[in-house]
Amino acid sequence: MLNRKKQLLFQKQAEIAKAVAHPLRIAIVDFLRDGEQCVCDIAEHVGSERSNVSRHLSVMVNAGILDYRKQGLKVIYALKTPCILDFFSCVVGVLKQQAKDNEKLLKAI
Amino acid sequence: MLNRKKQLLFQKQAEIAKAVAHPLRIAIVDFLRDGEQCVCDIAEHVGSERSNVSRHLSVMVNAGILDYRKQGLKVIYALKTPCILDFFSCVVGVLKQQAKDNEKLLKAI
DNA sequence: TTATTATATGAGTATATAATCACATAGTAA
DNA sequence: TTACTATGTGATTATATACTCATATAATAA
Repeated sequence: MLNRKKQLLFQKQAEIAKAVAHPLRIAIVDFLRDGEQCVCDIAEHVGSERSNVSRHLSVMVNAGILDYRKQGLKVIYALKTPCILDFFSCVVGVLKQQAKDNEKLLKAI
Repeated sequence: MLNRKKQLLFQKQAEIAKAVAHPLRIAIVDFLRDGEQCVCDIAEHVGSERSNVSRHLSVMVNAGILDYRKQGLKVIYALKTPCILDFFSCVVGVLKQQAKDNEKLLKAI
């Protein structure tokens, strides 16, 4: 059985994973790859309401993935832990594997 | 604005991220790190009902993270894409960063 | 001061997810 | 055949999440 310490670790890890487990949030992370951006520009880029984007941003800040700074009226968000991007390169690998599997399946029919 | 192709990619990536965004599922992935296991042993290890574990396993199979094979009465599950483990090493990095930040905050008080 | 703009948040609704229990299915053995 | 075991799934309930709209806050400019 799992000990308390491990359970707590898995809990924390799940929180961070959840924080990137949404298409809009992934789009935001992908956009911030090239540098920090304000909420208004992020909202325009991902094509969603600012209030909604604001909420998604705060989810990722709470998870420790993003950082922000205020500049006049604007709030500028940036990637805090770029290794998050490595995760997505793995995910792309999973998708490629799925494509291969589908191909095999089609050939077998 | 995002094009359709990117939107679809982010959608797929989110599905895979969601598939690991749960403490129990992370515990399962961590357990399978050392090799394939049947549902009954996984359930015992993570301390949850077999029916519940069975559902979590099928979530990960559907996402393309796990594979399974039948052996008599048992169904044996295994990691299909070990690079998923890299994600967690990044996540541990995020957690360490958070710990550092908290330390700073405490010192500043 | 008022007006404008960027951002954040409360409330409500809709949807998704997780856990449990009961039951179904399938393989094995007597 | 019946009995037993491992796994999967339908139905239910509880909880969490996402989105929208309206409103609040805060910085700036006139």
